[in-house]
Amino acid sequence: MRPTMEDVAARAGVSRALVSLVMRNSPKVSDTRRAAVLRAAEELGYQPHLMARSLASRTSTVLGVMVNDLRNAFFADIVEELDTAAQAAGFDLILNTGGRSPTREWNALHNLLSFRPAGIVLLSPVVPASAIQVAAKQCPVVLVSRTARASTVDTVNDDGEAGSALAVDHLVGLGHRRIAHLDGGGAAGAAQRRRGFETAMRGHGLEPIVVRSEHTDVGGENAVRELLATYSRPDLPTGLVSGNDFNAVGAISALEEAGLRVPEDVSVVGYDNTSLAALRHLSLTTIDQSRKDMARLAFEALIERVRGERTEPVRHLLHPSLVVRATTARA
Amino acid sequence: MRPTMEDVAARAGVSRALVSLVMRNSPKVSDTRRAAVLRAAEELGYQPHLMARSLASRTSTVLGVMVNDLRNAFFADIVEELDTAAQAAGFDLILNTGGRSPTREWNALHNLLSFRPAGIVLLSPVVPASAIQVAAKQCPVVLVSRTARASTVDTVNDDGEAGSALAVDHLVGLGHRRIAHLDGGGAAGAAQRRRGFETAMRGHGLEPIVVRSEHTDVGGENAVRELLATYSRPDLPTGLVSGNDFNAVGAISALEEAGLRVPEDVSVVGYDNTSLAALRHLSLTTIDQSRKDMARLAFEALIERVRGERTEPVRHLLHPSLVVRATTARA
DNA sequence: TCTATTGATTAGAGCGCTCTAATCTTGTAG
DNA sequence: CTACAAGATTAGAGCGCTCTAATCAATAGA
Repeated sequence: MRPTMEDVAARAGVSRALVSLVMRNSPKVSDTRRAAVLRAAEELGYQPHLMARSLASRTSTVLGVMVNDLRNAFFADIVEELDTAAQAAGFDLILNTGGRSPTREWNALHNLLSFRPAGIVLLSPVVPASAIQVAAKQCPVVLVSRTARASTVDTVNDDGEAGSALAVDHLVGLGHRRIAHLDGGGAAGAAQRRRGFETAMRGHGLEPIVVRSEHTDVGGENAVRELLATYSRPDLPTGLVSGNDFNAVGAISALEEAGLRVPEDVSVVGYDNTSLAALRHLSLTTIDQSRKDMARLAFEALIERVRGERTEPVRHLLHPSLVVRATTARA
Repeated sequence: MRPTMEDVAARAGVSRALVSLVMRNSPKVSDTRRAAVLRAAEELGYQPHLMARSLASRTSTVLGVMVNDLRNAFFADIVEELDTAAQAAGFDLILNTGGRSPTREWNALHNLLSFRPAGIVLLSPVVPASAIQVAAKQCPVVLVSRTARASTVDTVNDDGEAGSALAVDHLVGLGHRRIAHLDGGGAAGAAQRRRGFETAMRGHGLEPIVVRSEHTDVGGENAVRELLATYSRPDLPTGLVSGNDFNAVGAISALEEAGLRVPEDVSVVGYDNTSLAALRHLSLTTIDQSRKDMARLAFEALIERVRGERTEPVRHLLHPSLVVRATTARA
C-alpha cells in the first residue's frame, strides 16, 4: 500500500494535520517540524493523493479539455499551449476527444464533468448549445472556435472575416483581379471566411468567385478541377483563397497537374498556418490565427471564472495575420 | 451545491447505499426501487462524483497518458486510438505532455501519478529508465516507442530494423544500387532504423551509405545538400531512405531545388506514414507502423496488468509495412 | 507572579462515495 | 403456523485528505 499522510505523521512524530500543512507549504509551521516531515515523506516516498485532497478541500485543480479532433494539428497546438499554462498555474489537464461526433462528444463531456473539474475548455465542440449550457451550469466553460450567446460561457475565436480580407488584400496588392475562394462548406468558421472574402472583394470593386469545397486536400483538388472546367485559360482566376491549408495543398496539386505553376501562373493563399504550411517544400502563404494567443486567452478567461474574479462573459475575437511565403506572387 | 448521493436517497425515499448500488447498476436491486432512484437522480441532475468513488473503492478508472510531443501527429493518432479503447472499457484518460524535456516530463509524470491512476502509458518518454522504474512501482506502466529491460513494464515498439529493410528491399527491387540513408541522429528509434538499413544493404551485397541527419524537414534538406556536395552526379545515390517523413519531405525539396526530379532521378522513401505522406501533393512512399495496432496492444497490455491477469512483461514488436506511393520508381 | 498574546500544533468532523456485515422481507417447505 | 433460505435493503465504518476550532507552548507586559 502506498504510504498515507498518517504514515508520514507517525514517522515524523507529528500529527496528520501538521503533515497536511507542510504538504501545502503553509507558513505556519516551524522549520524544525517542516524539515522532519519532509524527511519522513522523502524516506517513505510519500506523495499526496490528489483525489482525496480534492474531495476534502472541495476544490479541484483539474481542468477538462474536450478536443474535437486531436489529429488536427491546430488543436494539438492549442492543447500543448494550454498544458503549459495549466502546469505553470498548478492545474492538471484531463483530456477527452469527441471524435467529431456529437454523441461521442456528449459522452466525453459527461465524463469530463464527472471529475468535477474546476473548469472546462471546449475546442470547436459540435454538441448542441443546450449541452454546453448544461456543462456551464456545473463549472466555468470556455469555448474555442465556436460562438455562443449564453452569458455563462466565454469564447475565443479567430476573426475569420478579417483573415479572408487579409488574404484578398494581399492578392489584390499583388495585382490580382480574378480571385476565387475555395469555401469550407459546413466546417467550423467556414461561413465567416467566405463572408469576409466576399466583403473584401466587393470592397475592392471586384466580383467574388466562390467555389464550394471542403477543408481537405481532396476538396481542394476537386474545386480546382471545377474551376478549370468552368473557365477558359485567360479567364481563369489568378488568385486562390483556400478555406484552410489542406485545401490549399490540394489546390496546388491540381494546378500543377494541369500544367499551371504556383505562384507564376496562379497564387494560392491557405488558412491556419499549420506546420504543413511552414514546410519548406510547400512554403505556403497563409493566414495565421495565433494558436498561442488563443490558448492563452482561453486559459486566462477560464482561470478568471474559476477564481471567481469575473462573472460577465468575455468574447475574444483574435485578429489573424498574414504569413507570406512562396505561393503568392505578382499577377 | 451539486446534489450528492444523500440527496438522491432522500428524494427517492431509500438509503444512500441503495443509491450506490443502483449507480453501479448492481443486479441486486428490485426494479421498483431502481426506477425510483433513477428518476430521483434524473430530477436532481445527479451525477456520481468520480473522485469520491475512486477514493472509496480504492480503485481508479483513470489511465494516465504521457505524450512526448502532442504536435507530432504520430502521437496524436495513438492518443485518439487509446481514448477510443479506454472509453469503451470504461476508463478515463488523463493527459500530460513532457514537451521533449526530461525535466518537464518528469514533472508531468509525477503529476500523473498523484492521480493514482490505474495505469500509465508513456509515449516515447525521454526520462531516464530509473524514473520509469519509480513510476512502475506505483502502477502498471506501458512504454510505446521505447524499450526497457525492467520486468515490471511492458513495451510496444515498431520493428525499425524490419521497416528499413522493407524500404531497402523495395528500392533494390526497383533496380537501385546506390542507396543512402538519412539517419535520424539521436531520435527515438533512429538507431534501429539505421542498423536495419545497413544490414539490409549488406544482405543485398551493397555498400550502405549513411548521412547523419535529423527527423525534420530542414534536416532532410541539409543531408541532401551534403550528398550533392560529396558525390558527383553519376555517382549520386538514386535511392534515399529517410529517417522519417518530415526528413523525406525536406530531402525532396532539396533535390528538386538542385534540378533533380523525384522519382525520375531519385527515389525517396519516408518513414511513419504520417498524414503528410498521404497528402496527394506529396504522395510519399513510406513505411507504416500501424498506430492503431500499437495503441491497441498498449492498451491491452495495460489493462491486463491493471486487472492483474498477467505479471510477466510483454514485449510487442510490430512488423511495419510498406506503403508505395509516388516518390519511388525504377532506377 | 499572573494574565494576555502570539504562534505552533492537534483533535475531530466531514468531503461523497463504497463495502462489509447486519437487518429486514418474502416465499416456501415442513 | 413456524422456520429458514434467499433476496433486498441499510447502518456504519472508512478511503486520504482538509479545515475549523481547540489546545498547547512560549514570550511579553503589568
